[in-house]
Amino acid sequence: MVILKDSTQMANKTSQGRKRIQIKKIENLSHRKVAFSKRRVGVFKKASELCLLIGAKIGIIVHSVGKCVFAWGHPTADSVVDRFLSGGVDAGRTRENYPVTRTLAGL
Amino acid sequence: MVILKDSTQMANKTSQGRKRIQIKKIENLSHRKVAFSKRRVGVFKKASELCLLIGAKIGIIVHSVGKCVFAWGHPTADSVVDRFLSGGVDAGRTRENYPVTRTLAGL
DNA sequence: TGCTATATATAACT
DNA sequence: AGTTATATATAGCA
Repeated sequence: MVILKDSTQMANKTSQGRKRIQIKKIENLSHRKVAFSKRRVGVFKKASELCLLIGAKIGIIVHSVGKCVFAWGHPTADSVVDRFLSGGVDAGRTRENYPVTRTLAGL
Repeated sequence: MVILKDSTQMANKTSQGRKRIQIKKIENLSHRKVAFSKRRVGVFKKASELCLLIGAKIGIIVHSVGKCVFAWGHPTADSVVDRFLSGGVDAGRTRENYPVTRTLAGL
């Protein structure tokens, strides 16, 4: 297939859009924060799709370097990760189908 | 931006490549199996990247409908999911950096 | 946070 | 399992 891009518009652009990056720790803090937010959503979304397409159950624990713990799961974060959180931390419930992210205190 | 696709080549193709799909359970078993395999790898890869880029710790439990349980984690599946598997199932260790998928018996 | 150009993931075929 | 055409995810900016 041949793809032609309008050269007049391409020309005067310092290069917008996504660039390739190395998969190694992002040193710049603010960059890292942004990437974390975006990619966390991305992973959860992918997991969500996997659940719905296959009918599997998934639990994900993202243990950020700070102290926040994001948990996601289907049907609920608990049902899959329950025993994981048996320490006594309130796990909360995520909604069915498109579960929401929960921020858990402590841990 | 303007994108022009060569019509002569586009024409005689019954339509290869990826099609858009609905995010709902795939009824066809074999299709579902292959989608499961591919997407499971995809999710784990995304998670892996998130770990490396941000330096976070992640644990994922994929509870397929059958009886297989796939676990993935960084630094190790255990370190994050340890208590989750406290039931006595051998969790095994995943390798550093690019952890491998482990199939756990039971559960 | 929202936008845009691209890098990636992946559905349909082989 | 490997290929190809596209749908998606997202890096760099505003």
